[in-house]
Amino acid sequence: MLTERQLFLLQVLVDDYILSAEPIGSRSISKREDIHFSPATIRNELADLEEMGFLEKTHLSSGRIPSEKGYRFYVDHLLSPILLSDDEMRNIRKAYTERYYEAEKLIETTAQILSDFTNCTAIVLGPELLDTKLKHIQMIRLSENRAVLIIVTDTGHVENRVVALPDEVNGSEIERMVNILNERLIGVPLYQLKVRLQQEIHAVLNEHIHHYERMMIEIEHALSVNGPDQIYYGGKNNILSQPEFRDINKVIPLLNVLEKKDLIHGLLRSPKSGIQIKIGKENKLVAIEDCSVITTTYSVDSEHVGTVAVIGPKRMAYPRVVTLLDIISKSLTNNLNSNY
Amino acid sequence: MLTERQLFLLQVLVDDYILSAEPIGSRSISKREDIHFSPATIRNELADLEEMGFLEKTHLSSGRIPSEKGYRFYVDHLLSPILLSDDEMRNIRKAYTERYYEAEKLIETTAQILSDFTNCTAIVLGPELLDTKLKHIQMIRLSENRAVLIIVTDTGHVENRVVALPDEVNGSEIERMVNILNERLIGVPLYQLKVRLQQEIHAVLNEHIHHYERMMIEIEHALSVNGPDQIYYGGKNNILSQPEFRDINKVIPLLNVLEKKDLIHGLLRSPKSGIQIKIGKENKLVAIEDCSVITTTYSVDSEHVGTVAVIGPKRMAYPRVVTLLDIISKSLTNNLNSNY
DNA sequence: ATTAGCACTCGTTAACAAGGAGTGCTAACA
DNA sequence: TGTTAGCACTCCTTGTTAACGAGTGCTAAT
Repeated sequence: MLTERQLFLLQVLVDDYILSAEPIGSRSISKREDIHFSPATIRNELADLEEMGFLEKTHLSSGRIPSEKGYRFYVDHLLSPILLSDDEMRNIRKAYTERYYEAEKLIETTAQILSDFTNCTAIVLGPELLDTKLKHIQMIRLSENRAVLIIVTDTGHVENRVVALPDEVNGSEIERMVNILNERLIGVPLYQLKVRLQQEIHAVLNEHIHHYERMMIEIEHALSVNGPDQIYYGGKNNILSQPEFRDINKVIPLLNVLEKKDLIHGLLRSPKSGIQIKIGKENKLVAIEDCSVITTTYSVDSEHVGTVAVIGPKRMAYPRVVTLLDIISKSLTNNLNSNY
Repeated sequence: MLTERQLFLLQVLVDDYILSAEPIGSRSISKREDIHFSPATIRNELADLEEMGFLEKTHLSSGRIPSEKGYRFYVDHLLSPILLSDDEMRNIRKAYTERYYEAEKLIETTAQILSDFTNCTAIVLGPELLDTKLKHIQMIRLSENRAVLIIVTDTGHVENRVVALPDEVNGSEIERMVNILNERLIGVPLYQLKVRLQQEIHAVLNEHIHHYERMMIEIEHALSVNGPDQIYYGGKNNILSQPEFRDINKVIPLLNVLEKKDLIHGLLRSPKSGIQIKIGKENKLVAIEDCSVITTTYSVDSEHVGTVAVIGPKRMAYPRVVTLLDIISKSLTNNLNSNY
């Protein structure tokens, strides 16, 4: 449907606009040395592209900017992956050379790198906990009536909660109870814990332990709150230096959304793997309808367990960000799999 | 040095300016019904106050705003604590009624409440870990060459790190080692752990366990990184709606500072207890030289363990914030002591 | 000591003109 | 038929000017 030349012009215009953040006029396009036709011709073409909905004007006699449909087309059909300079590749690798003792640190660093290199906000959703399996349960008494319940998963993740001990329960009973829990629950995926507890364990405990009910309430509570997964940010404020956010009133709702963990989850958590791009209003949230979000997944043991995302203005350096996101999510996957 | 009337006018002016955020002129002051002299008189007094350095003008013929010295005087000598309405007291109590299973949640909530009620940014530094004592060490094997080392403190706080197991070490040796660590280290304050490890434990391990050196490096690393204490934020973006931060270029450095944990620590951690107020440049950081910071401490077992802080514009509702900070830090202390 | 009166300063707002960037359209051109 | 030069037109931006209002400092009268 689009002619070669229209494709070319659309690409040039989007590329230019991404760099300059200003409406692009026919004259400035015509000055490029790879363009061999006049501003007037370009005007005609741009007018057609606008009619088709790929471009917009900010006012009657302004230059053009890409519409959301324009970005979408650009991203779907004109995105030429970019090669990073050797220098940059070295820098990325260097950032990963440190050996990380904890997965958390590694993920934090990943978010940091990604935001630094894209100049956008990077978000990494921590590994989905629910799929991991129980490795060990332990209860350590702190005082007469408090203990900390510790749950270790097979990935080495540790969850803990302080629980109240009812007066009626004595030490040996607690020990027995923990033993029972370990016998029965090791290897069970976390998301099944609560059900299994209710279905099997109650009966068993009933046989062996007196007064276990109040105790169980505490434990159930502790086990069920294996909270929403961790969210790691990098360059939270990078987006503030983009010219489209010079107005503080555009910034406030955006930053507020970033603070709302549930919204971020809803926004980023995706069933599909591979790179996905949402442009402007394609994101369901009003607060980020002027932003684009690019996500991909990373994995441990070839299961997709988490999401890596970049949030920036619609006028985002798509080719560069896509390339970086790809490289960095793969680095993260590699590092996670080789070290943990 | 200051006459009654000058004190009164300074107070009125600061109060008014805190509300309106606009330079205060003699006429608007004279309109108050508790003022029985003319604008001209007020002008004379204000000119004197300005000469003494308590007030400033934004331009030659503008009204006055308080200088930092003016705020300082106001805070030191004119601060009349405010009574909160029954309604507000009820709301604060209500926010605390939920029973929190974890200290973390309680602290998070505290930061939230404080920011909501002050419309500023609230920061709570988590309990100082170093003073707490070791309750239990445990190592749980995850695989052939990885284990998670878990440290429980007497406050119920759990620290954990994944450590690599050298090939030479076998299971029973690890068990023995952990036993030794527990025997020797329980009750030791965390900040002493590393020293004790090096001074006592090395010798003991040397007797009982072969090839313990590489293992120890891992453990030392794990024990020594009882990282900087947690920082909890509430209303991170509240400050953005203040008129003095309409300009995004003032906002960026401020938000960036908020993200830097070490700077925040340096800023807030204070040896003194009780409410402390730092105004503008009294804070050492350039990025917050237009802000005031009010801090106080909270405690567990009558030891001061953490800091509660409010960051807002210099034009902050000092009386209200001071009152709220006092109430809320005490509530936090009470809750922590009764529940944990 | 207080205050009314007045000249003066400075920020804000509106109106207006000039310049520039860009467009759409028309007519000429290859 | 596709391309382009030329031109009128639109709209943003910038600068100028004028008017107004809020506020001050000073002087002189009370």
